Amino acid sequence: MAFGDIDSPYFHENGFVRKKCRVSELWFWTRDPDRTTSGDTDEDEYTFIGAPIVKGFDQRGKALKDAMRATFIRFFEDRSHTAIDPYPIVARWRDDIHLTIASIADFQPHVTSGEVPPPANPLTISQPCIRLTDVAAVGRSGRHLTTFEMMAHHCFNRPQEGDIHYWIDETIRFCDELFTQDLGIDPLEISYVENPWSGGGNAGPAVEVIVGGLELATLVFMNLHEDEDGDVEIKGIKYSEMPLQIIDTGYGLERFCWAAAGTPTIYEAIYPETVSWLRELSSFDSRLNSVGDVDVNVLLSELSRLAGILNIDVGTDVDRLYDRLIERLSERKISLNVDQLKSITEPLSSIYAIPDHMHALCNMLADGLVPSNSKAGYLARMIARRTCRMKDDLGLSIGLEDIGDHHLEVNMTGQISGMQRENILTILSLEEARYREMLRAGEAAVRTAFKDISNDAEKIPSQILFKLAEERGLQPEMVVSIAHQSGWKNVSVPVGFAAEMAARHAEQVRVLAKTKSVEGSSIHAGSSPTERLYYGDTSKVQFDAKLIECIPISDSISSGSEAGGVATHVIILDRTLFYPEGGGQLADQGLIYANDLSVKVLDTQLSHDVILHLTDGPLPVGAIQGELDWNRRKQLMDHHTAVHIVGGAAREVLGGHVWQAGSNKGARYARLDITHHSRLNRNDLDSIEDLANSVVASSPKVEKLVLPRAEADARFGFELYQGGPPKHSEIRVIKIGDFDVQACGGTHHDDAGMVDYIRVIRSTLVQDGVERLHILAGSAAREHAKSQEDLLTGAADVLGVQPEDLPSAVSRFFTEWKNQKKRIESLEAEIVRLRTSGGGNNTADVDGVRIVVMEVDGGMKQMQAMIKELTLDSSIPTVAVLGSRDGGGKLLVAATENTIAAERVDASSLIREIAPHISGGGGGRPTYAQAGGSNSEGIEASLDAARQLLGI
RNA sequence: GGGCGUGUGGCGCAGCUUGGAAGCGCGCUUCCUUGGCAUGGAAGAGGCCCCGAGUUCAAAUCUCGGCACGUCCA
Repeated sequence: MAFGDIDSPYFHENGFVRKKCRVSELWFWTRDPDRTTSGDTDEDEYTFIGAPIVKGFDQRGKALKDAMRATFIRFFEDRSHTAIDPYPIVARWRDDIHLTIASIADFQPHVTSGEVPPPANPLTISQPCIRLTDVAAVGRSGRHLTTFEMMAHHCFNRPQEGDIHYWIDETIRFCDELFTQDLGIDPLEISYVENPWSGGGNAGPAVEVIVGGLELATLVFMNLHEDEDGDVEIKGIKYSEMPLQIIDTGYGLERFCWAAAGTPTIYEAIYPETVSWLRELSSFDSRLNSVGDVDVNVLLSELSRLAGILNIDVGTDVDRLYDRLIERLSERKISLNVDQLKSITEPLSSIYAIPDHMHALCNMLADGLVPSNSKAGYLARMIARRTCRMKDDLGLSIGLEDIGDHHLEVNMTGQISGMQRENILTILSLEEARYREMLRAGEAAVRTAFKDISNDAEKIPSQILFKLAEERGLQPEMVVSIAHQSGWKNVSVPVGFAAEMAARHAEQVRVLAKTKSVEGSSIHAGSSPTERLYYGDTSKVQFDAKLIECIPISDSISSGSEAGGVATHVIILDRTLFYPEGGGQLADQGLIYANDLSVKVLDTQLSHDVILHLTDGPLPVGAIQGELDWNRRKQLMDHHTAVHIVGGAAREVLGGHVWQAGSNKGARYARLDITHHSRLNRNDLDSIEDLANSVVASSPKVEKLVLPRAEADARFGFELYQGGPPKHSEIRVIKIGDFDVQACGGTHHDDAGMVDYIRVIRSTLVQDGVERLHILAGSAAREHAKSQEDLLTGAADVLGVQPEDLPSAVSRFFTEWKNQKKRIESLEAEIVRLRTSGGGNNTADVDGVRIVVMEVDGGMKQMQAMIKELTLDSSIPTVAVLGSRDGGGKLLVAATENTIAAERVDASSLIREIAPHISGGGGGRPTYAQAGGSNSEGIEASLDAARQLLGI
């Protein structure tokens, strides 16, 4: 039997035949001897539209999903599977994906690698998932969703240990029984398509279960992993059997609902209330009637049947697709032209996609995701903006918040708390406001970008479209619609632009991948793991240990940000009290003694369970004594414990959407990044700070537990993983009274009261949706208070006021300074007026042109104000030459524009003639030129030269 | 984490390519027109051109660093 072939006794017992699909050439098992296609090809249309193939479900929408889910879970519970609760939709236990994309993702990487036992075995689950890869097809294809529930049963077998629950035959048996007995599916309609799966270093046989043209389930049997010495070869890569073999199934809840409802599209089956609500709000049905004599439901069904088997993808040639649809429709006696068809499908696809997008968005927000311009938050923002845009296209006057409100009411009843609801609606209205602002700013950007384009132009240069899309987030269609409203009536997107944009983007990704730097290699000691003493008695300062190895440092080791100097040696001990940099906590420093020798520990780092002490000198192998820099360690613990307390306080003050997005605990200060949708003001910070300090004052015990991962999850939930996903099967949990629980590997006080005092200095926005709290605790907080005091008294002394009067004094001084500056400018202009009005030796008249040559005081700014007075009045044609001794000498020449004065002289060449006298150079326009030099004594000579050249 | 972009009177923006007089629209003040208002007309006030270095005779403009904001990608 070749790899991927499936032969189950069950098939033979039940009269299946194995056939080869004439279209896809894949092997499949069926009870129908006449079948020639596998069921999942371009030629297999959906057979269940209008004729439900899953029997016994009269509900629609949420009720249908609930009933279907319950049926599935009960089926497997009855067959000795344990039902487990779904995981969050934001995959916080993983750092390789943002969102949960499949039920198996719940168990990666630690369960699937074999490190951690599964929560139950075998188990069944219905896991909400979000996949944004096909987001463009949602609403158009009739079947694509961004958010769906993957119902599944999973089984983890260890054949080498004789621990096997079941494998392929049993899995197929379950599936077929579920389909034919509990769901009432016609046995002749089911086909099992052999389609082996490989990827990510694993492979195994798999079957797709197709019913009525729709893929309802995928059953994957993962039993191989990549192995150079393996005995199985697939596509040129060698594999061998894994110790842990996993059954990974996926049953699409929404697809079952669709097959049970037989509605034109999947959206009517699962979001019927929202679809009809939006149809009404957008007057869709009256729009339909204007198209002509078309039966709505027949048209929708036909569209769905056709769209379902056409691949609508990003970059698909939409026009060709429409032509093909029209052709197929006319075969079925529905005749429409492209515009008529578009006028139906465009709004309809929005009506379908909105509830799907809103479901994804509400799920993300309910799970505490805050929209942002990067990371997972960006995905939420993208969905929110798509929804806003579709809402606008439909011409709906309601807000995103209203759609969200409706959605929570109809599709998520009883799933969220009142506070969550409030938070979600707040975020939705904030996101819509932000979207409006982007559009408003976009309008100005479009007008500016188009200013050199004539109003009757038809093509928009690609460069402009790229620029607007990349800098302003304006999609080409949006640019066109803004341009149409702003006076460029005929412009359109150039043909093939989408492809050009995709190519450009692919190129950027390629360049990016190329320039990614290679990780620097760390010292790889062959030593055994260092025993860690720092998790024991936290008041300990000294310890005895054995020095195992001392290595001189030749190449660079990246040192921590607070490392106390340049290290020359790495010392490895059998046990240590020195905490290595990790989990945002910086490294311990101190001394190591051996007899009368001692070296400074400048930094401590962890490398594969071995702790490296970076020192400023060597020590011999043998017994040593270590001593921590206790002030530093105490401060690090103050900060670390404080960060946990502030995190808990922020969650309590701001809401459950607050998650730690990163942290840093040094000796001088600590930072805590938290997710939040709005900027924090001083009042917010004060509330957090006050709560944190009241926790410190109550002096709760800090419990340090070490638990198996599954137990930790079960006891404390995913809120444990504020600091990111831990990488071990055993988890260290820090519990501060009943106030805060977190998985954490850092050093903490035994009593939170030891922190003494916490100060939240300020917050900065580190990325949209993430606020960075700057925190000081213990003596660092007191030092800070002192230095702030010094700053204030220092500044107050300068102005001669009390510190509390500083703000008003400063603003008074600033206002006065501005007023004085203005007054000086006008006085200087007045002086120039006075000196030039009465004739005198500064001015002369040469053939109707006033010539002014004079030395003045002040810098170039002031001189410009003066020369303005002289040359801006076109009723007195004037040529003016001003010189100042300021800053090495400055010269300014101007002639009144558009008068005979301007014709008489070229300011630029004149200034070049006279500038050498001050050892300088300059230039400018024919009517206005400036120069500067380095010899202010030459001003007199420069001005004399000017007089000579001007003939006075 | 990375790319690109932006920061200019109260608000919205141009100017930056190619360094050489700080601009526009709305708003504001005063005056004129009117019985009053809307409107129309005239005059005027209001700028640390985000901050800090550098290049230059000269920086809103060029370079580097910081801060703030936007957008896209992972």
